[in-house]
Amino acid sequence: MITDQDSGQTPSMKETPTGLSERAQQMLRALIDRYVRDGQPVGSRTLARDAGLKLSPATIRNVMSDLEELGFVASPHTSAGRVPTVQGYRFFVDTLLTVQPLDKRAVERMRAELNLDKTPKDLVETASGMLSGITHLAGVVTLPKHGQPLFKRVEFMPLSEKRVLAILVIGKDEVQNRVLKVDKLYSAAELQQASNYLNHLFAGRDLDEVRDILLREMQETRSSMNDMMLAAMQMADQVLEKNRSEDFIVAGQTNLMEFHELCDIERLRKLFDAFNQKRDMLHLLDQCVHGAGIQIFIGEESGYKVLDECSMVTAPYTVDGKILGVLGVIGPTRMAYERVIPIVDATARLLGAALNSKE
Amino acid sequence: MITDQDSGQTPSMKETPTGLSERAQQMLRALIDRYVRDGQPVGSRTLARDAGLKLSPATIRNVMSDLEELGFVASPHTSAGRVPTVQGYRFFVDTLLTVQPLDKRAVERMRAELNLDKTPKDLVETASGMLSGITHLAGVVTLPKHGQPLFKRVEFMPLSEKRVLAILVIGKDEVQNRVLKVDKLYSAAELQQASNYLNHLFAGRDLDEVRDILLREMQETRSSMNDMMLAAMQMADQVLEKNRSEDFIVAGQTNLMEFHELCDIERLRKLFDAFNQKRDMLHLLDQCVHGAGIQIFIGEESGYKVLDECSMVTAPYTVDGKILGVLGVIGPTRMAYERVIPIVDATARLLGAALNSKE
DNA sequence: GTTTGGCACTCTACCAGTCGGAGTGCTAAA
DNA sequence: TTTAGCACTCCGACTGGTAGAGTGCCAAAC
Repeated sequence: MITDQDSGQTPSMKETPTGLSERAQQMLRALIDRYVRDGQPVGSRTLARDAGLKLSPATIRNVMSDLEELGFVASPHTSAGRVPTVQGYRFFVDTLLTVQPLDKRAVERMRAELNLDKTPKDLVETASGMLSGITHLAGVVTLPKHGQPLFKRVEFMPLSEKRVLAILVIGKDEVQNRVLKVDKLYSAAELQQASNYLNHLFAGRDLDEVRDILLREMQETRSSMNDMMLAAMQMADQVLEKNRSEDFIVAGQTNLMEFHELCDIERLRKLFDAFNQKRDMLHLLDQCVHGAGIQIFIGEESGYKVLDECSMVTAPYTVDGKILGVLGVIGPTRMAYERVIPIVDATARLLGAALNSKE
Repeated sequence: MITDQDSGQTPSMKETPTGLSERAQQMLRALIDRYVRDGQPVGSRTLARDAGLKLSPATIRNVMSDLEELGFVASPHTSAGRVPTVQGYRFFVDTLLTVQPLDKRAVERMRAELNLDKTPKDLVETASGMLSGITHLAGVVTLPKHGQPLFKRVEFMPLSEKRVLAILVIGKDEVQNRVLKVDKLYSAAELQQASNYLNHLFAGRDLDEVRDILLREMQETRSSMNDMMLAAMQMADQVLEKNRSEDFIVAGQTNLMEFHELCDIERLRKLFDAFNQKRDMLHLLDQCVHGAGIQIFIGEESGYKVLDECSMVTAPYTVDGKILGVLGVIGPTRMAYERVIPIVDATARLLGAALNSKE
């Protein structure tokens, strides 16, 4: 994809399939590079120095004019340099980008950190922290979502006089427990009987189903097992609830305060509030699950005003080929995409692997 | 404590025990009132209108000069009005303040919200949200701290081929569980035997002790129960860890962005980072536990530079007379103390009550 | 036909100067 | 003891001027 020095041929106007001369492309690339580095509009003189090609500022100006015509760059005012537009970034990301491979040792360090013995939630938090730490942007990771949960078994364990511990095992290895206060004193045998009954009835069934059956049963018969059944149902409810309302973890929000383009307090507050309320964010992250592979929203593309000056780079993470969640970073549109993308990609892979080894 | 209109007596220089004439006190109160409302330095003319007493601006100026001498107010520059100093607020809070009783219905609404069926963690989050919502400041609530945890019992439950669910019950009703992958296939009887052994050995002991014994035992004997014992120990570790590293919940951080005295991005970032790192904050909150009752740190009093322009109002919350944690709000020094204090107080009481009913 | 140097133009950021408003401190009179 | 008056100070807003950066266009050069 890199075109170097047009070795000898007539240089210009060599239209590529994209309808943009290679030279123009290289300039756009150089401009974005530069702008990402220091956030100032880039002038023709600077670009003449920066871009590999040996051209005078005047020539650069002509090309820039074309790029502006096409909507890839814009100037904030008459005598400022040019700044990439959303379309400019988009074109850059889609066709100009050459992602930098990650440093092997860095990847190893990440893997190591994720391989310490941790619960899924800890893993997600670590991943989020890593993303924000490495990119100096905000990292987000959704909690892993399980498929339709299956009832596996339930056990009741006497604790003290009128307290019973209920344990509900769902799917492969998710466990819920809760302490019940009961009115009468149950013997171990009674409790055993209760759990046997429920296990027999429900083993392997879908949790939704279990819930419905329990509900019906309880209304019809007023068996002495009501306490237990009620507890089982409440726990099922809780699991379902937890499974439905996914959640995500943010890290490094404050990194975003470093970027002067976001430094307006108003905007910043709205952004932070969006992180806290989670609803819109979740919706957005949800979209990223479906569009398999790395997804990039630039500026207004996300459709949420709070993210107007922001971009988001995400990748789904998987275990056994099943997508369990999404992770990514959020930062100003002016971010080093070619650096961020491989990081997000790698983190997704590593998180998937780490979760897998825990299964 | 309110002194009104000096009914007829010679008005001035009536020294109160505090060494400040009542008139001066009233002025300080009026000044703080006003300054809290709109954040601008208060001039003599404004104060003449505001404070109940019928005095000309010139007189006010004289008194203000005294107050400045005493260090209760200061002027940012020659021709600005006066602003309360930390000492000014301190005096105000300690001796001038008349807290406003809370609206009964509001309290009822709060109680209702806390009385929905919730886990302790949910309660803490709700409380934090309520604090920030009502005061428009940041709310903080530490998670309830339990005493030294006692081993109660452990059970192992076969899940599938080489997976065992370990359940550890601590204290009255805290439960930890974890899925172990084991190398060999254990029969239900074997598992039973293992748990019997551990229960027999440890029931009622202090978790620290349990941990130590297990560690020693495992090094000496290489029994076939190693898997189980290892798991038990890890779980004990986890509980201890969780108990040690207390935690707190923040809500409404973004409220702080509204105050222009904090609007400097640098300062704000440091503040938010402090919330996220938690360490310093926890330390500070810890101090508040000991000083029973409502605690107020104004400005630099906290000893942490990040909180220089901030005040913190806290109250411990208790169940059965035992202090389980602290809650409070953090805001600019310029906050409506007389409004905030009763809110913090009430919330602490309500949270304690709510937690109690869950026991 | 492309590239380049030159030139006029425009916009910003920065500086200095000015002016009105707000508030103070002091003094002398009530 | 309180008050009115006055001189003084400081800030913030506005103004005009200037230097720097960058553009667009045109005509000459390659």
